[in-house]
Amino acid sequence: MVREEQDRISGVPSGAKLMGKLPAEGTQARRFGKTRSAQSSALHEDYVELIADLLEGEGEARPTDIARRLGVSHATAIKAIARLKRAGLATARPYRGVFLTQKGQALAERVRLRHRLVVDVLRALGVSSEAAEADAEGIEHYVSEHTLKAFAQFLKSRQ
Amino acid sequence: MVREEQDRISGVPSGAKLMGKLPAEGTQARRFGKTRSAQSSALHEDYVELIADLLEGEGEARPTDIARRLGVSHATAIKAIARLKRAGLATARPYRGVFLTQKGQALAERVRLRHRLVVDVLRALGVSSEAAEADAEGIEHYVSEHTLKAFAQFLKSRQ
DNA sequence: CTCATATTGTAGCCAAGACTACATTTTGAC
DNA sequence: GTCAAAATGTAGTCTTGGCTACAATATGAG
Repeated sequence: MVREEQDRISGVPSGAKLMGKLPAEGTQARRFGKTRSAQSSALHEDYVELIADLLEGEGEARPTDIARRLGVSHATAIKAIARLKRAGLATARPYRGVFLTQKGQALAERVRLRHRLVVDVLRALGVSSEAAEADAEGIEHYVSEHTLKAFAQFLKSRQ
Repeated sequence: MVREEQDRISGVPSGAKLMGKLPAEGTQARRFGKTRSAQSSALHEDYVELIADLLEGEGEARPTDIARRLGVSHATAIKAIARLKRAGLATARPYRGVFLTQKGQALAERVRLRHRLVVDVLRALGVSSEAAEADAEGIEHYVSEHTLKAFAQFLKSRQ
């Protein structure tokens, strides 16, 4: 399921390995493939974003808090944190909380920016704050750089 | 992973089973939970949409074509089709192609409408057609009814 | 009609992400 | 300083969604 570590927001083009095997055809397959690969990073992004939030707000990010905030069992959170560590995004020592590596911090920053942008655009389109926040959580992982730029432009254009 | 069959577009409120177990807290957990559950339907939606396309365009939807269009091995496609059948969205007899049930057709219709709406909004925001199509493929699965309405409204408002 | 080829189906493997159940630390009240 | 409770960690299980490899069935060229 994880054939590509990062995508889109992380700046890595990727999408090549998967498509290399199955030439598929034209554009559609490539498009779907990209969509799929984005899903693997989506979880990482959510966790990294939340950890950054917790570190900033509470000063520490504990597995239990992470689990509660994500609506997931603590065991699940801990496993996810292990994956984050494997991906070089976080560090964690037993009973000592989770921290972000530089790479993790950079990702968190990009994710946060993107999240804000998506929410702002949704709101500008007339979506309520609550729905905007909720939907952005899912949408943001699939917004390409190109679209992100268009969003920024759009927001700027309307004062 | 599949605790809820459908969501959002299908009109089923849901989101209750997951959240029932873990009271979690306030809104964020619920939000993330909803995002997660949407992912299970995303694949179903993609397949159903594609099958509808093939049936309409080619008159039949064969597993190999489906696999090629999705950039996936035929075995994977066949397994997915089995899940579709289990979910009551499709029917398929060996060597006889795939068809949609009424439920599947209804889903396909909703998905198609939503897809078009998302693409149109992206384009209206200045995203190129190609990027709009590509990003919509991922985004569309996370757009709530509410946001969908706002999108329609927005498009109508600008003539 | 036969047989090679293409399509379809099956089986078995893997990692991710989720869970429950149980074990181990830490921490805080006393 | 002890010890119960909370937090953490570990183990084992499940489904999804992916793959490869192999088996079975259709199809079409000859």
